[in-house]
Amino acid sequence: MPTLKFSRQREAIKGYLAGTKEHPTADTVYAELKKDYPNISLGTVYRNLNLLVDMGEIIKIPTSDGGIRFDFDVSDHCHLICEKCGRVEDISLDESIISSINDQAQSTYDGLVKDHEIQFFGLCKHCLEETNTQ
Amino acid sequence: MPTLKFSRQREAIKGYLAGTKEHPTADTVYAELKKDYPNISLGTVYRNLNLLVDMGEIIKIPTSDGGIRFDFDVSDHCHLICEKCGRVEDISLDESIISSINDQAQSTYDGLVKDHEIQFFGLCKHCLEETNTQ
DNA sequence: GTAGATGCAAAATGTTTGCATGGGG
DNA sequence: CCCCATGCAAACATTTTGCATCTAC
Repeated sequence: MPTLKFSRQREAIKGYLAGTKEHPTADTVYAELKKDYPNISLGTVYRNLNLLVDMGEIIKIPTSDGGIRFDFDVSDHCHLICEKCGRVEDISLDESIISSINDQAQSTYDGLVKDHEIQFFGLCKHCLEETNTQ
Repeated sequence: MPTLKFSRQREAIKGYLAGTKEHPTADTVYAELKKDYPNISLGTVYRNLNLLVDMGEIIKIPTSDGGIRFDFDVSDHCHLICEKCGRVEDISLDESIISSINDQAQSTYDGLVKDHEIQFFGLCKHCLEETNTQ
């Protein structure tokens, strides 16, 4: 594999992802970076996002509508997708459950279980309050 | 909403999904049905798959590569995605874990947790054996 | 100077939609 | 007969890719 060279754009992408809790799509990253780097291209954003995923510096979150969102937080955590507004929020689970879940799965599966990902569906705080007051 | 009318194609789609454990993509469904119904169109497959999802007769499985697969089994179960061949297989978990996981998530979340979905990553039986013998 | 990174645009994917036609009720 | 479902193709949205240029090293 080729040696990685410094890139102002890649740093900016990492910086933006590190500073937001929004779990943005590639297009959102592009729109945000365009403010500071008017010449940046969508292709560059995609190329760098995929690079960062391959290097394990960020993770992909596939949503049920087929879209993909990106997250700078690579620690073991889950996401809730708001069924109303589509927002993606972080959720943490008890360590004991998370660590036993792979073993549980492995015990009935004849292949190899390496890892897992848990996604929740429901309403974010904002949409829940809106529902309650209507 | 309009009344649903019988459709030979929709029945065939349901029939195919009911008879396979392959968790096919829309395109695979199309290719399979084309054998029996050479005139069927991709648009019809997509329209009916979406219809069936909306009616709750089948479920969508979003995979990490951004693709979507369909499953006739709407019961509460999980999937393992093989990192090597992309195959999607069923995995069952202990009832007690599944039922407590929403409560666990809800206890630290300020919105509303309704449902969840667990995906595992690893190797299917076939790819595991291939790895071991190499 | 060389190889990787970029911007741009074209191409490749995957999915939806408009419309005239066909078929179930 | 009416209206939904279909086939077909065009439209769309999203992601990847080819290529000339630029830039880190």
